[in-house]
Amino acid sequence: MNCFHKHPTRCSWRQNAHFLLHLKLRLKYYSTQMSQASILQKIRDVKPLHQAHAHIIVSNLSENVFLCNRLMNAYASCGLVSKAQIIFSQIPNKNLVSWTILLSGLTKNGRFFEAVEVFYGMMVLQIRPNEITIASVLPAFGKLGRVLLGKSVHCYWIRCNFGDNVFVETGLIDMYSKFGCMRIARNVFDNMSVRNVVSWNAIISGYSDNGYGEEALRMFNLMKRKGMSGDIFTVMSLISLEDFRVGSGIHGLIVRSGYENDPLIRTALMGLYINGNFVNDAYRIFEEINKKDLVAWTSMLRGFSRSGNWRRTIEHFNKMMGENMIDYVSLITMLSGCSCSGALQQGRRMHALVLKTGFQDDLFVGSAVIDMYANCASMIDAKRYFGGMVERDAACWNALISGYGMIGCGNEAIVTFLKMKDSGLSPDESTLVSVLCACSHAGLVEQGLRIFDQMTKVWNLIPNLKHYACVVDLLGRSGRIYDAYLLTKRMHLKPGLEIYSSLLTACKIHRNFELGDEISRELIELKPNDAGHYILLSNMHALAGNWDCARMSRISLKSSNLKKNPGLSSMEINGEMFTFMASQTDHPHYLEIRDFLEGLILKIKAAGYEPDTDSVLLDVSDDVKRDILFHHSEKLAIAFGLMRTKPGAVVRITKNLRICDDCHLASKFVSKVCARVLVIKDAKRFHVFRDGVCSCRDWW
DNA sequence: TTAGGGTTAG
Repeated sequence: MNCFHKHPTRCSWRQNAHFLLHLKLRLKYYSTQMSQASILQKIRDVKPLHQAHAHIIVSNLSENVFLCNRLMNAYASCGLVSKAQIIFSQIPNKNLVSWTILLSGLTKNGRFFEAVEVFYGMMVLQIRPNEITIASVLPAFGKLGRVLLGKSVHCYWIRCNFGDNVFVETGLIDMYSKFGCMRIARNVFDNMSVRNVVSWNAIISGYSDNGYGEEALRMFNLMKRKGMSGDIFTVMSLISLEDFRVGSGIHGLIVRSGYENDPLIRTALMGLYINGNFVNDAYRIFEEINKKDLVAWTSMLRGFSRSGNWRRTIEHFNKMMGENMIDYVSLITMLSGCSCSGALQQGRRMHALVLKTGFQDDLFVGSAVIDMYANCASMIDAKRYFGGMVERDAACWNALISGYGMIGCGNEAIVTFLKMKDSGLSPDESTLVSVLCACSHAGLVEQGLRIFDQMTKVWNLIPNLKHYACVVDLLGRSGRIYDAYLLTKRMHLKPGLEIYSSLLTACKIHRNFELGDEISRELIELKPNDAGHYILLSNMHALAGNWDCARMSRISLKSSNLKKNPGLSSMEINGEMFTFMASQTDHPHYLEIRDFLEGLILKIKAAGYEPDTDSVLLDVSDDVKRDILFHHSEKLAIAFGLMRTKPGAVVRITKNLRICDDCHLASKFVSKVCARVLVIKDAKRFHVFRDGVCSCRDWW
């Protein structure tokens, strides 16, 4: 039996035009407030609405609160919430309904900050909200993470003893789910006397969004047993469930639900394939969507960009421009793509497009531009854009701080952090991550510890696992492995992957093989499907000279059928992206790169470079080790960059993994011998090689 | 009252 029902269709323009005709006729014969108001309620299109508004002004009814409320509602429903705000400001005798309509208009149009401001305005004027006001404002608290405000409104609602209200209760479930408080959300759900499909959807998507897949499925099955039909929202919340995909198969559910051809469902499925790195499957679905909207186009853009296919990313973006499918989200997606691949030239074009399209004052776009420049090691541009912004939020500051961190300017990062506090803006969880990372990259241990202490004690910020991972990294890198280890035992959270990874890296740097071995085993137990841990364990044994153990780790990796992420270096030349993989002899430019590289190695050897064969953690002869070293992806990229760019030009390379000791050493010599600046971004930070010295001062 | 694309870290 099909347990899904279709969602209602929206009013068409034709229907609206029909209402307009009736509006005129009715106004002519019954010029009562009631008839105009009831018509306003049905208008869902801009054109007839403007005409109705004009008619109300002409009829001298613009001070009528009842009509104005309806007009505001109609404007807000068409997405013209600014119009509703103007009308609201002009109503002489606003009532609770006026406030509530404004609030719900703002939340429905995603303007949550303003909604909360309006709510505060009501509090100041001592206007007591009713159930509808509360239900309207709850989504804003949820979306903005205003936990205290949300909880106090919940208390107010209980105190007022309004009684059961499915709208408020469902809003509370949604809000607490967004806060990540699933226990409270479930408590509200369990105490409801009446539940509708929205309430069930709220609790299912709450569990699903918070990573409790099994519980989400359990609730879905319970919902079916209770005889409740699901709808498109139910399917949406189940689509992203890993358990569900693995178990019953998502396609079966979609076909049974009858939403197979729904563009929204298809876009959600695209996202699923993109996240699983199946870009071609996502593209197949994308092509099948008849009316592709902005979201579908942008989702596909993310897919191409994420898969590293730069040529298709650019082609797709150009098509979007041709189809007039560009908005601030697509710009952010493209900026983020440039940021990940270090594509500075394309990034500059995006910056120009931001100015051309008029999104330069948008905070989200702004932080994405700053992040792009920061990830292309162009802090001058990042700072200039930041300086020119009319308004800045925490994300903009954080992008700047982490930019300084990545390039190794720890002091600049701390100064920016202090300026952020002086500006009156509260640092958030990400600020602490950014500033701690910056301290870690620059080796500023004491400063980092002081900031962590201050943020947690003075600012009352509850440290999460990421923060602890940063502190463990900070201590571990500086050699205080035992302190880092003690912290993991003392903290109030159970150590996760990030913590153990940081500890393990520290063990590798400082050759603490005993603890390293213990941590590796913890890591493998925690996430057995990650090839990286086996590699680290093997490398650790190799460093200690335990070749048998190293081999055993590699064998267990092989037998588990896990594949290591291959090391890739990429670089942008004249807007085109070139990618190199270690020992890739089938690269179209392999022969010329090899010849150039041989000459380059001879030159740097003459200047004193000695290959660091310890970087090859395999039990092979030194000759083979040298051969492997000379074919690392970074070296291939450096050679290609020197060949293809003008003398004196900066060579910029992005690597997906961390740079190895030997490539780091060789880059220093290359920068001196060839009189070139090399900017290499690895998985964590930048290395700027200039005149034989690296900006990281060999600390990474 | 609930849904598909996006920024800061990793």
